[in-house]
Amino acid sequence: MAMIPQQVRARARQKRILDAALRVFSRRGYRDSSVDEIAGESRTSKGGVYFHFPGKEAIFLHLLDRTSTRLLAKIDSAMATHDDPIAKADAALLAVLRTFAKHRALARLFMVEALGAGREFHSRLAEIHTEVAAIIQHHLDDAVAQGIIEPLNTEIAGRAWFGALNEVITNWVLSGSPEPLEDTYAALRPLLMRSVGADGPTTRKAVKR
Amino acid sequence: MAMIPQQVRARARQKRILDAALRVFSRRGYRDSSVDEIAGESRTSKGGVYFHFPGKEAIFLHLLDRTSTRLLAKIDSAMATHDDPIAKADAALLAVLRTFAKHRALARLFMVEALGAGREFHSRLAEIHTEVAAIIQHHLDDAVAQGIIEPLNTEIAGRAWFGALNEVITNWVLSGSPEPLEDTYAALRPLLMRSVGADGPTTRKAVKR
DNA sequence: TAAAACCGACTGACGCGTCGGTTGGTTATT
DNA sequence: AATAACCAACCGACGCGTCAGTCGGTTTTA
Repeated sequence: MAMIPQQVRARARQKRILDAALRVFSRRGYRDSSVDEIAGESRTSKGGVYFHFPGKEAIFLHLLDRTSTRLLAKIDSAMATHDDPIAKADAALLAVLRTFAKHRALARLFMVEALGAGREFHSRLAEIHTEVAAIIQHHLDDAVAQGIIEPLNTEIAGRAWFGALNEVITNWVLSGSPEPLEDTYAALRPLLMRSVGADGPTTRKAVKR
Repeated sequence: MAMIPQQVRARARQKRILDAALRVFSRRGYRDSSVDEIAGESRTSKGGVYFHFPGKEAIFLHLLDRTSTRLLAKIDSAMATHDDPIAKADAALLAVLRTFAKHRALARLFMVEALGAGREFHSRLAEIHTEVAAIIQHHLDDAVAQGIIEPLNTEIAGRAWFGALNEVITNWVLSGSPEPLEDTYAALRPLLMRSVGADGPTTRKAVKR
């Protein structure tokens, strides 16, 4: 079923608004962003924005979901190219670092602004954190099942991995170091691997850029 | 030199305001807290609050510093009772978990609201994060120097440790699980230890090599 | 020409910080 | 000792800027 042109146009306008909102949110923070500014930045009007979205909050939530969906997809596809659980973890780690390194505004939205947007978003954010941690946990469980690593509390391990990554990225968002973000990979990888008792070789194969 | 009664009273009032502010901030979030509500909660008036503090922002910053100072002191004293770096780390980890477990409002302020309060606080918060991470790093460096663990990138390791802890605590703040928070200790300890190559037994006994 | 898309002036609520005024204890004066 | 002068501490009404959201009207598209 083909989309009628109107819808195409409307969809494009929606995207313009979302993209503009991302820029505004990530430079002003959620609370200090005004709908007027988003309207201006997307070369529309306040009324136009309110035609497409019920309000500021919905725009932010939409953006948050779009971002997390895309990130999860990217992680998925990065892992799909490997079989070995360790290689999968490796690929996912690198994919996350690279994605955020390339989209700092996204990183800021995801790691910083989402917390600052207010109580209403905390549960959604907690869900997302849990979701990502659960993915890690799931793969750790696989690795345990395959006998690659010893049994351990994979729930906490998943959370801890996520937290470690989160902190490194957040610090980069706030302070800009290290630049590039990917430089943390070399230190992070052995740390994470060892933490679950997977003593892979310290030097994995060369990282391509 | 004795303080004159008025000053004693004033000091007490200041503390009342700070304590009230902590409660209000931690249940409403920084942005949604009004100075009026803080005044009400501290059984003073808006004018009274503004007599003691230049503004809402200053109150929050004051609270943040008070909290971080106290936490660092607690960590310090917990570590001071041990010599062995591993035991020190152990004590510090437990001290942090216990402190936050006992003061959820404080944890919320520190981990959630501070990030969410706005751009103005990010640099201060980044400083605090870096400070804590640096302490961990410092002790890891010691452990390396003493030959207890192999050399590694201790800066990233410190950050990662902090991040792991941060995530687990933040999740507890937002979702309330696990209850009690200290339950994470058993899983977190071996994870962190292994991550830096300290092959501590799950149940502690002195291991020198 | 009907409906969808879009516009921007307007409104109402909200909250920070201000400011004129009050109070109760302390110090100076007689 | 009485009283006047003083002042830190405290109070709360209000001014004023700021926005999220609304609404009546206009343009574009089918």
